[in-house]
Amino acid sequence: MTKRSSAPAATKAGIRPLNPAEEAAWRALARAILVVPRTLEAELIEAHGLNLAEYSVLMNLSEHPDRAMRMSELADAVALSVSGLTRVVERLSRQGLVTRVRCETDARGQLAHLTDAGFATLEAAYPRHLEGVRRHVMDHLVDVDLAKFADAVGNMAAAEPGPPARRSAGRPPSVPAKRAGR
Amino acid sequence: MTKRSSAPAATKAGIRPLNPAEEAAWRALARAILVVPRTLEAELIEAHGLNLAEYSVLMNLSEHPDRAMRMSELADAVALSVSGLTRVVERLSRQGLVTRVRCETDARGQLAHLTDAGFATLEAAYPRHLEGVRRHVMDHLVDVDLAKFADAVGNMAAAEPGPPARRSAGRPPSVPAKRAGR
DNA sequence: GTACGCTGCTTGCGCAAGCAAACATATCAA
DNA sequence: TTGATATGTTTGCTTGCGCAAGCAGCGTAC
Repeated sequence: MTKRSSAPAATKAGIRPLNPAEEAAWRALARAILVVPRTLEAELIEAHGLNLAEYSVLMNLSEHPDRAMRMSELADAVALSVSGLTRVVERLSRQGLVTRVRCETDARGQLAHLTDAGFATLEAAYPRHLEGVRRHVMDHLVDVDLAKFADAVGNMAAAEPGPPARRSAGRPPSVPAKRAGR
Repeated sequence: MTKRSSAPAATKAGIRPLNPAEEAAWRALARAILVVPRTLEAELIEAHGLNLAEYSVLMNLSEHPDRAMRMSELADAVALSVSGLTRVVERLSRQGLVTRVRCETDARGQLAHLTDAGFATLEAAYPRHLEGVRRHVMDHLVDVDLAKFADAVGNMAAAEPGPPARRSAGRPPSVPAKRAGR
């Protein structure tokens, strides 16, 4: 999503246009960025009624001690706005997959806690999702140096604030970043 | 978005879990898929009031003969549902960036046509967007074999139907796939 | 301890986008 | 022709999510 075949010349500001190899890479990535998550999400919804955000929440919770996380921490982990996460957790808790408990050490905070039912749902959804990830993503990376790929792609994601859930790195300088509760 | 650190064992269906390198690659990609488009879109909106879909429409039109495309063709190109595209084009046409003309050879069809104003807007938006693509994406791919990358990532996108704008390849067998227009 | 500001979460609202139904035109069969 | 069916686009409705405002609890200064 970058170039018009007319006007191939360099831009006023002197930013060098993409060369053909770069352009091919970018166009491929741009398309994958649209298609891959939709495909995986469609599979997830069809099989288990979970969208990617919901699956992601369950997965993140399952990986944390006590299967619980603070809302804001979780929002960050799944790259959702805090308000967005509130609603996701609300949906999940209506289905009994997650419960919310007040944080003992900071009554403002909420812990989202994965229930046994939630864990079971995740376990049920996992194989199919894994299969989708393999088929739609990993299987195409056979000729690629995975370490370099992960590094490169990881840096894209890490780079910028990129709304909404602003990176917790790059916080306003000198904020101690304490965290009371677990 | 794939694994729980508990339950590392193979799944019932026998799908092999991701090994650490694969997992790192997938997690990096999963995050980039969320973050990169948001970052680029935020820049685009801030600078020119265009979201990615709108920019994409303008760009695709600019690359086609007569700067015009059929609605459904365009929907496919920008990976939007047909109804979604209708509204994007409607927004753009309210801004005078695009006009709609009935297709001469098939009165059911509509041609979205990029206006001079639309082209000018695209030209204005291009440098900044290009710069964003370089900074957020290409600059991180320096150590990567671009050809392999493009190939791999391109196949991800090409692989599956993946709603909504179902791939025009893989159409129900034996439909002639004729196209009257333009 | 009370007042003030800050933080964490939720709520109200708006927007973008998908699905399905409606609509318009085309095409084909009889 | 006239109907029956297929195709291209739009419209109605719903959903997910972000922003900004609201609210409750915390921390600090006095």
